[in-house]
Amino acid sequence: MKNKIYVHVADDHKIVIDGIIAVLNTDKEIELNGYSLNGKDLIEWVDNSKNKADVLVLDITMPGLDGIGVLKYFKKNKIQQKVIIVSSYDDIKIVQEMLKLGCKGYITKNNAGEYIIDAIKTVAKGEQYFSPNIQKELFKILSGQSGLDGDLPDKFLLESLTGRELEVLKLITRQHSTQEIANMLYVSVSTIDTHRKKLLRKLKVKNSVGLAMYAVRNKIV
Amino acid sequence: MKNKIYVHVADDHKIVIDGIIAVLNTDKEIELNGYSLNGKDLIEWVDNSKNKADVLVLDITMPGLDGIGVLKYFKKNKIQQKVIIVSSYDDIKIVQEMLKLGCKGYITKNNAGEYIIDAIKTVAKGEQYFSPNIQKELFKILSGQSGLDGDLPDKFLLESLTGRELEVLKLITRQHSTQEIANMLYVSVSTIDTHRKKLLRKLKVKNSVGLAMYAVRNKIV
DNA sequence: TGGTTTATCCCTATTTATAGGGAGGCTTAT
DNA sequence: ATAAGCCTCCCTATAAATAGGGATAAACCA
Repeated sequence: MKNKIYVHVADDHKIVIDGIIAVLNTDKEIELNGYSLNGKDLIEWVDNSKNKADVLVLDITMPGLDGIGVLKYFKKNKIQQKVIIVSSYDDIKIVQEMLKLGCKGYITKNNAGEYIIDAIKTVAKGEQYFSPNIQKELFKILSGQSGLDGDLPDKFLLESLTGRELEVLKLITRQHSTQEIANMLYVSVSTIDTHRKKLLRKLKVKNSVGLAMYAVRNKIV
Repeated sequence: MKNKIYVHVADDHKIVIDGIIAVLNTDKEIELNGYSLNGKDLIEWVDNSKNKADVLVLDITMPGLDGIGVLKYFKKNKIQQKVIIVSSYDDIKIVQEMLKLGCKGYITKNNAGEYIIDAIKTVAKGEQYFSPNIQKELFKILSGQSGLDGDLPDKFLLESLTGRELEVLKLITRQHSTQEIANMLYVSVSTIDTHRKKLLRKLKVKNSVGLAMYAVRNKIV
């Protein structure tokens, strides 16, 4: 008799959790070990030593602390948890970001029901899992390159923005002017102006609207 | 023996539909009569005379034709269908808008599982149904405790944009300057300036970045 | 160690965007 | 017919963004 695989689910919509529970109940090997409705509750649950899950299934978008925040928390506190992201985003760049943050599997919501059991079992064995539509995208990028075990090649990552540039970009998307940003960061207007210029060049966009569009498409905001 | 209540569900996330199905299967009186993944499919299903549902359960946010569009279509074509909205919005003003569009019930996603069966049975009898948290808000209004003075969320501001404004907004998000847009539309810069000013006021944003963010969030682009 | 990146700041200059106002012609609905 | 909404255009101003250039100190990496 195989051991059970204990699973904990986090999503802010109870009905989604209901759906996942319904699917997981069809498999005897998998045992649901509770659920959380937001990232904060999930972390509290994980931090409680008497709770234990082999695999965490979690949504990216949740009020308060979201999936990204949870993964960052795990990374920062060196908590080893196998995490599968279930998200409505099918953007490969987001998958990349999640992988960098240490998630072990990624499936899209539109076909979560079909693949979630496979995903859980695969990840529980220590391997990575991606739903077929995501795999297809990954293979496109990785064509000819090494398998799925390592990190993604640097050349395919977004052109890297410096920490300060990212900070300024975020403030721009929040509709702050250069003057305001300078005040917020306690530097001169010239400095923010320079950051803005470098952002425009690096991201190859025409104006601040282009910066905002880039940020939103790449889920920087 | 009571007659069965036939139900059709529409939501762009299959996992949500799975959840609803799981809940509905626990009741013998209710029979699921198919589901749709978007508004367009739903309308096609409804228009097909051999299909029949007593109650439609649908999400507000769906790609392409959303729940609002479906209700408008029903109203315009004088199609009598009992519709229950399942939404993540718990804003009373949205409920109000949906009621005006002719929906018969409204429940929030976070507790849809608990109340959906009640909702379906109530609506099938020709009555209205609201989940308790919504009822509470409705009561507040009826008793004059809460004004409807706040602002409607983004989605509903959209209704108030004119065709020309929407056109200009799209061009702004494509990083065009006022001068360029004027050339494209064969009008003077002053005109586009006016449109831009009205957009800033109507959407209550600070600058063009705000316009772009609004457009992206509301899937105008 | 030397080379690179990052973050900071300044200069000059032009173009664009924002903010307020008014106003005429046109269609649509009451 | 009157009102309301929409699209168009203009005026005056100021604020902000864009586009070059260069420069320095600190941190980081090989």
